[in-house]
Amino acid sequence: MNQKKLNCPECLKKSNCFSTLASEDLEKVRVNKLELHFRRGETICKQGAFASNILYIYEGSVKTYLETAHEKNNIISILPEGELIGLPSLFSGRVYPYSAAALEDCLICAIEIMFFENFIMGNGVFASKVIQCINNSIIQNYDRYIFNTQRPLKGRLADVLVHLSRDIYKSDTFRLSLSRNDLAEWTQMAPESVTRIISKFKNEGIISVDGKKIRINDIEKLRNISLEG
Amino acid sequence: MNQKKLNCPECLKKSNCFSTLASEDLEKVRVNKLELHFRRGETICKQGAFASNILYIYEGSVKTYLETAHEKNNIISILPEGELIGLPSLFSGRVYPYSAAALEDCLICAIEIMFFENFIMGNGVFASKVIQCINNSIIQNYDRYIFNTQRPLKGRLADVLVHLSRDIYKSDTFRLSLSRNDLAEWTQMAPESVTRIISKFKNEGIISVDGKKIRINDIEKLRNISLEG
DNA sequence: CGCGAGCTTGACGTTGTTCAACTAGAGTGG
DNA sequence: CCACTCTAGTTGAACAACGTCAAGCTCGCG
Repeated sequence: MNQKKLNCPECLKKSNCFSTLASEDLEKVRVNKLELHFRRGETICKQGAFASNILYIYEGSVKTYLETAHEKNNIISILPEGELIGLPSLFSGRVYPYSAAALEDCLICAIEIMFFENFIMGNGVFASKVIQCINNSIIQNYDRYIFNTQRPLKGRLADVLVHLSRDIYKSDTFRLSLSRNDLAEWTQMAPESVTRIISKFKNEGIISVDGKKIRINDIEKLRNISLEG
Repeated sequence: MNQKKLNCPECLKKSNCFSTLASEDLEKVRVNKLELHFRRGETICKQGAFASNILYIYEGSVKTYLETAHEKNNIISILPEGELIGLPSLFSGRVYPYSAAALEDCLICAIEIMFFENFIMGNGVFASKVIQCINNSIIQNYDRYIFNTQRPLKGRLADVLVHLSRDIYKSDTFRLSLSRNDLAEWTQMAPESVTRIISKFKNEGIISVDGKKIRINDIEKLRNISLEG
């Protein structure tokens, strides 16, 4: 498991946090990390389990989600490579507040949370970067919250498609690794509604769908739908 | 304005963050803070404005809310005294991501954000406490998010009443400083729905209402409603 | 005493969920 | 190579929850 093939000081995929660390600090990360492979669909961390690690997405993309008592999950965010999982567990509850699962085969670096915390306390610049990461995610959460409580269904889905294209897959054509049900749990609607709205977008020529492949034809129209309703 | 009547080292209302600071550190806070009075309804900080201060609620309670393009606000949280406003602006966007307004007359200590940030970078334990504060609020946001997207209206309102009684007013009888509209913006429903559900609770004897005074008669029943539906 | 904001109540319309039937495609074993 | 099954996705119809609109009410305040 602990293969240490990845070399942190030379890692080009550094997250916001790590990008400001000096090489000798990154060397400390290197020897203190584990490299883990997850297959598509596998659980990376489990809500309620002891939060023993901060997890860095080296390769692949991940969904984080809340599990509710009512067997209906609630996707918080889709994270691309370079992002960290588990920051909300720092210095607080000893458990993960959400679960995370691999959307594709993933390569994850696991860093012991105690090590991470000591690093924060001993390195003010690093602390500031961690806080910056956390705060960025808070603001994204606010946005999602407003969308999923105040906008009609097609607006939510339009927004999610724009977000996937722009921030996650970084292309107007992509292989969607989320199921209809995932999209429903992300946008807080019934899976049937996802299907209906996607069909509608397709019929109107705004997107093209071929199996799992999606192509955004008219991103401006999608943006308008997400804002106007 | 800058009266410095309040003496930080002896302040008994210390928030989680400040409670672990040594007296000499708190003395630094004392000389670097402003004391501000706000009347009920006044805006304490404005979404989108330069985030020049972290605001500490010495007295009174506050609502923080998101302003959307659709003239319908969105209350994120109700904060009692001892809480901090503006933490999500640390080290990130230079603007406040939300607005805050006084629910009652308030006494607020304003601490320059640069000063606060320097303090974090130079004091690891303080940094850890700030992260703890931020993370606690994230987890509360998750809870509210689930309630306001997955639970039926009466469940949301029941939850909010329990929360007010237990965490904010700390009594089963309290003078509600939130309007029907505030409650609606907090629980993501129409103000008319708030009225209807409160009437229902009143008729069923779960709560008593006398003008602005509310008395929770059966908190267990409220808890059940918030969980079961 | 009269005004106005906030609150209440009822009737109605819409949005979105639920339920059920059906289809397509992927994996399995003979 | 072909049934066989299982899951994910699609589609339609019925229904419920909730928002909207409009009218009337209450109470604090000038």
